[in-house]
Amino acid sequence: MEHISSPSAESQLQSQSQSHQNPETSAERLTNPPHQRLDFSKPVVRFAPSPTGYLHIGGARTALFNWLFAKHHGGKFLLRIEDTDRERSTDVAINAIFESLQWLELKWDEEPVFQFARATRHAEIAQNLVKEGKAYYCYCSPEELEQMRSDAMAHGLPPRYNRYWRDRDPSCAPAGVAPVIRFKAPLAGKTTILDLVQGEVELSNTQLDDMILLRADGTPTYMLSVVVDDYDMHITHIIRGDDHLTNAFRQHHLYEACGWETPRFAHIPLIHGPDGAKLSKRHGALGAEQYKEMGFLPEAMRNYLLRLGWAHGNDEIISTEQAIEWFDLSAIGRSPARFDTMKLINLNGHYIRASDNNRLLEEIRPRITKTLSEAVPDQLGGGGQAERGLALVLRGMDSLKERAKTLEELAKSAIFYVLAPTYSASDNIHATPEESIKNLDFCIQIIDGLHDCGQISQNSIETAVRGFCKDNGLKIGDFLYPVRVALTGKKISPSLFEVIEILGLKEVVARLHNYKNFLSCA
RNA sequence: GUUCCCAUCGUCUAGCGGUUAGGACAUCGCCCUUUCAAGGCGGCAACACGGGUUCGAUUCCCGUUGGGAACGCCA
Repeated sequence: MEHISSPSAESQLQSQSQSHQNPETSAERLTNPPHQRLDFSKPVVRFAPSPTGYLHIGGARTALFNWLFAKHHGGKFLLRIEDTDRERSTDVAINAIFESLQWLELKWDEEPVFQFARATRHAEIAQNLVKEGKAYYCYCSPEELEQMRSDAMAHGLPPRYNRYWRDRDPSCAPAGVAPVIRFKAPLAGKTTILDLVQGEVELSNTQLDDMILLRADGTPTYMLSVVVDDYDMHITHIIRGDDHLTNAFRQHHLYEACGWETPRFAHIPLIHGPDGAKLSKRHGALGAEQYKEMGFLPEAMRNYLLRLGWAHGNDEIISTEQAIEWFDLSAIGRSPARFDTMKLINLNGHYIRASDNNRLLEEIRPRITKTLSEAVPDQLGGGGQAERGLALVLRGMDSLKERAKTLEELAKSAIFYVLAPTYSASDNIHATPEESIKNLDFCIQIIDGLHDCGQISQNSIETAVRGFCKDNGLKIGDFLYPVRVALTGKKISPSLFEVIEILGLKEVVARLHNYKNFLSCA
């Protein structure tokens, strides 16, 4: 077939690609020499997002799978920014991708490749293909193409270019029209791809059209750029979203036309929203950095994403080390999975509980200092207050982290150690103000008693309170209810005995009085 | 419209011809308990449908239905 190059064409092309590596082209930045054969035992994979928006959850999983695959096999994980769409690519998006990957702790090897910087290299390949008769100039206007597509649809055919210029003499070209370069896709036969996830997938070549390689303005399209870059980067395994499956057939023919070995493909199923439809903003399809903001831990995110479409028996909690050891493409399912926030939250709670207290403190420090500065914006020496409070948070962390599902929750639940609570009338729902005030007075008495004895441990506080309640026939829960609100400003908190010990008797008594005053005025 | 892919509890999944169809999240109940969590115990809950193949199909094949994806001078 015409599109399959002869060995001589192959070596010719490769020597050309070598000779074109002058300092002007970014191909030079890829120091790898042209290669004859791919070494699949030493995988080189890449994550290749287009910087047109944040890194969404599906992209994050693709990156994770690539990373795990590389780590498992001791290969390389490269990053390539596919910024050939100059209209939509932004620096903001590029930074978002970097930051998200860094947050997820998916470190890439080598310098990231920026695809657009390699445009001249891509264009050269397209020109070579024309010279070799494997590609051709097409002068059709967008309007004509649109017409062709609707015509094809009307005849029950796939909407495609009708190859008008494929075998036409270039001398027929209309004047003043800048042509595109189109690839001569095979007209008959079928192509089979052995996908590492999807298995053997067969597609009739009649389904393929003559894709555009080079735009009228001379810039390369995605289809050309990926193939050339993957070749130049020595990519052995292309692990990407299922939506690229049909592209694999097109790209395979391009590889063959160039005389290059086709890498292995692994197309992983897409992630869907809770309703089964494509994940969209409507479902809260957020960027990875937004999950960071909400207070998810990267290891929780990795664990969750890993289990979406991949399983290792009944294992649910899987450390990254374990994931690297176990990960294999063959265990990836072929059906799309729905994104389940509840499971992510549950996993996050697990990883928070398992986290080191000092680490958690650092994670919530910015959230707490922000809240503090908002509450007391012009307070001098606020830094001191923050540090003292943070020290208390650390002491209470064991109990705090047991209750938090996210870092945001953790920070909110810890804030009372740093900042005296403000009260609202709705907090006092279970008792009349009089009853609450009575209890607060009792509590102050108990604390005073403890203070006199110098006994302020959690245990001694508990003993004293329990004794008091027993002697007075009070239910401890009822008794403590207003105390909890007084001390924490919340109806939910860690054990009050612990809170009292950590807060210190002086601060406790002050807060009890504050709340008493508040109730009296109400 | 054409092509490709998919189909086990509500969700993520285990299963790879013979299982009381397992686990996790969610949910419900009980225990623990100063609140809330965490933890423990238990409950509810699935092989989409129809044909084959087979002694035997959740498992293999075909079809139906239902989802999804692709079909750009986007990537």
